[in-house]
Amino acid sequence: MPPEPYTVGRQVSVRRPASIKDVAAAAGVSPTTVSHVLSGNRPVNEHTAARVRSVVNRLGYVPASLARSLQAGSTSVIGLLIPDISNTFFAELAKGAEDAAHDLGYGLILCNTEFDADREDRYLGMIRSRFIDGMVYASGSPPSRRRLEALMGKFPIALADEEVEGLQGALIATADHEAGGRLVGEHLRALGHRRALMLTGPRALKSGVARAQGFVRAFGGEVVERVGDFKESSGYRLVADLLDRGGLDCTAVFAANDLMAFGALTALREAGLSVPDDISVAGFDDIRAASLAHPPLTTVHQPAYDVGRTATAQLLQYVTRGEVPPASRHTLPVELKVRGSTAPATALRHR
Amino acid sequence: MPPEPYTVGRQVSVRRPASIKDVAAAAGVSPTTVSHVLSGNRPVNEHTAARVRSVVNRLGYVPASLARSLQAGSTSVIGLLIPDISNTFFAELAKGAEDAAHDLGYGLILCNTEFDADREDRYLGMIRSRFIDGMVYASGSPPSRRRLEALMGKFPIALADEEVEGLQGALIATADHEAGGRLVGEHLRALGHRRALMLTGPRALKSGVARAQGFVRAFGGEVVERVGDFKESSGYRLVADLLDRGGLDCTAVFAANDLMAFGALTALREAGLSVPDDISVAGFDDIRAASLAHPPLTTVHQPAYDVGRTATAQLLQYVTRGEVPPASRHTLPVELKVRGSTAPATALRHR
DNA sequence: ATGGTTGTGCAAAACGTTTTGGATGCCTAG
DNA sequence: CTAGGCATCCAAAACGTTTTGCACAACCAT
Repeated sequence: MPPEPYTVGRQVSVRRPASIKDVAAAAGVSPTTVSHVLSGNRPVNEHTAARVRSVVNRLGYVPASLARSLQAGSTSVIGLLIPDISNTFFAELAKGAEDAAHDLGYGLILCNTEFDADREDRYLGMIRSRFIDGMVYASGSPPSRRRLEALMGKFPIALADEEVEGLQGALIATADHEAGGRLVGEHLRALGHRRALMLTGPRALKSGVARAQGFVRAFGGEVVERVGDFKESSGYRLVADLLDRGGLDCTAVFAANDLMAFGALTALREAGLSVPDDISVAGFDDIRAASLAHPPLTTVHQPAYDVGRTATAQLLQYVTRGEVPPASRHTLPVELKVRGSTAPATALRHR
Repeated sequence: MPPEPYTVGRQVSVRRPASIKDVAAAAGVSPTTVSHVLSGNRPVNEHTAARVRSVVNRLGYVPASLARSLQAGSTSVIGLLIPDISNTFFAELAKGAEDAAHDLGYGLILCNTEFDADREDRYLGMIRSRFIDGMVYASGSPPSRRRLEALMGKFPIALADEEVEGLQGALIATADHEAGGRLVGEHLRALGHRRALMLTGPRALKSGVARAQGFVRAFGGEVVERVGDFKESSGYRLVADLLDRGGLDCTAVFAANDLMAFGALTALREAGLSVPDDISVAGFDDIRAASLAHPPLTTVHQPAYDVGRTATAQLLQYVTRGEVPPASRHTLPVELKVRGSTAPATALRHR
């Protein structure tokens, strides 16, 4: 078994990495013994073991994890599927997921989908081909729901942050979106607001729906709803459109996430309105920029890190035992952060 | 070969996934033929092929990527090692890396280290055990430099954003830190500033050093340097300490990254100083919060996405050919974003 | 008839581990 | 002397693919 030359840049230099057979041959033992020495799975004569270890060091032998995984039937890697890692909410969630995975010696494959269904499908394929032992699924694109459905129950999947509508029997970790909406509703109501504009996310995403429901119920007053897509641009567009058409007859805006709230802020500022003097604005998520914005944004703090960590830890609890997790729900508490963007309602000006 | 029962939650239900042998047996052909049908690697009689494909569908057969990788000698997965995914700079970088990897059909393992050397070592182990085909290394902890050194040249590694000091022969993609520092220096000088405080990062990180060098050279005036650690808290502490001791006799502060600039802003505000009226502040990175802060932060925009994307694309160019990349450097342009936190120098007040 | 080509499919090796059922020799208790 | 126990180690199977050399038949041109 002559070592094969590898190529570096253009020139040949590195050799085939040592295998367990090479170690066995050099130490004058069988591969079995080498394996036992390294794993401690069975006792080996200390003198022999020392010899093996010395050869291992000399050859720089590192077991090929691929072969190990093949034999073991699992890879100790899971996937994290999210729409956009540059969104700080998902970045925090990813951090929690990574921490939980690391704690149990698992690797985490980042599946950033940009809401692209094809991309999502390709990543879901990793679980079918058993390259990953499980998947933490954080609100992917609505169209690929059916694919997901086919997988759940057959493969270890946990839903984080977002419970996909119509999907049951799943392990779910999510923030208490409904309570968050309620907190904002109560807050604005207490400030004397009676007419509000609600910027929601896509109908298919239940988290946004829950936020809206909680808000409407607690607010009590009149609420105009406009459907956005959770992006800053849509918050801007929706508010700007209403302003153009003179249809913004309210004293408060509640955006279903901070990004849209920022868009709304920009549109309002451009229209010469002052926040919070003329109109109050509240968001949801408490991303880092929220407290640094001008004015600082009143928003609902979501435990993004905990959501990611909980979903992952729960999932792994079953994955490590080779089981598919049963249905269960973990609702994490949220917190209202009152900042400068909300104030008592002023007289309503028709415009 | 009786299918083994798997466990779901507590109850038994899912069966062992179909293998290529199962398909072969059910279709009355050899595994070889099934492989050829699926890969198109060799021609197969269309009638036979159709039969095989039908069995594949009926059994829901999906090739085990582990076995495939073992045979192929590569996994089509690379690692991305960064200190903190919740830092928007690295999140953007990660997005670029993920995009580049996805384009070539590669998966990306997120290695979030929190600057923890042990954690970093564990992740570097993935490359030794050949579970990943390469690694994009974005400024890990200085202490593990030596480990890295041992790996470079033997394994495909690309340095992103940060060129680790003393490490050569590497593939490097980085923003033009020196030029960024220069831009800030010129800007502040043009505004009439002559005495500045420079908040640097750890000495071991060359990017920070380059920023400082560029700044000092272009600024020309008197510069006091204080060493921080790129965290918001250190920016706060360094400035607060100077204020306490009455030693902040300058009209401008240049922080080597935005986070420290924010810390500085907070300290200055708490001391009753107005930015930019009393003192100007500039940062580096242009993270999202920079433009939303109050006042909006003058800073150097770093092409984080491009850095991640370039490093990854370059690395993969060699990885796909089974080669270790040669030394090369890709310097990406930066841009000065002048915002509200810098203004013409006012008379220096000793305090 | 002969030799060559083409089409089709299979057997076996290889990738690098871990696991399991012995085999071997030695010691000790009966 | 023998049966059992213990300490060591190994051979072989298994994990699930892809690759390669070959066999076999049918066809064509000479």
